[in-house]
Amino acid sequence: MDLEELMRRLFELYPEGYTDGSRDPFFVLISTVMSHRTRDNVTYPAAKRLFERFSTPEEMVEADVEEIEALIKEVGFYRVKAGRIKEISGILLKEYNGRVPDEMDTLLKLPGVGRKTANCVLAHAFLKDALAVDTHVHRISNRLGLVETKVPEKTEIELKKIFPQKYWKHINLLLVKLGQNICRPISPRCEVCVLNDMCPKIIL
DNA sequence: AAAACGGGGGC
DNA sequence: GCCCCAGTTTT
Repeated sequence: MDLEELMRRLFELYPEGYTDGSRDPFFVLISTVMSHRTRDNVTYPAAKRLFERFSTPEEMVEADVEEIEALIKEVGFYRVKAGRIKEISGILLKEYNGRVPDEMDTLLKLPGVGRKTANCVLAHAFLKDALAVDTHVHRISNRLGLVETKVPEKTEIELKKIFPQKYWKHINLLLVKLGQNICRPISPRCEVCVLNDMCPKIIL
């Protein structure tokens, strides 16, 4: 598999690069937590609406949790997430001087932040060489025959072995976009996929 | 390893 | 109406 060619085609397809929105670490963190098990076209408008009203940990801890719930009501698990947003904001203020940590081990201590979310923050907010594996990255990597495991953390390790490090931070968003539009979980649109000639699972 | 959390969008 | 979704936490 020519991974340089694979990345070249994805960058050509999605030239805006690795992030659509703000690189403010707090926005990246909160919007990523909001995105859990929720489609991007639902999550993103809700995150923008939330941040028009409250945009800092200080404002978030002062906010009425019911108002946060109302602002993000379309996303799944909105009650749990609203609580976590307040909880995370409080911890950031109390433990980290109001800043979002830029280390994996520290990010993982925040409630609702697992390896995927932490990697997204590291890659998209701090431009570090992190590789976030979500269901899209996992599914597409398997279809392309790049990995075989069903364990996301192993997928992360295997992808880091085969992709040049300079690409790691871009892989998540590029494959998420491909996964939403083309390489969908069900009925993938292989006939319009720029990778179809290098994919063992092509369906025409 | 598997279940629970959950409202909204696509079909 | 039914099925699935940018995961994480708990059992």
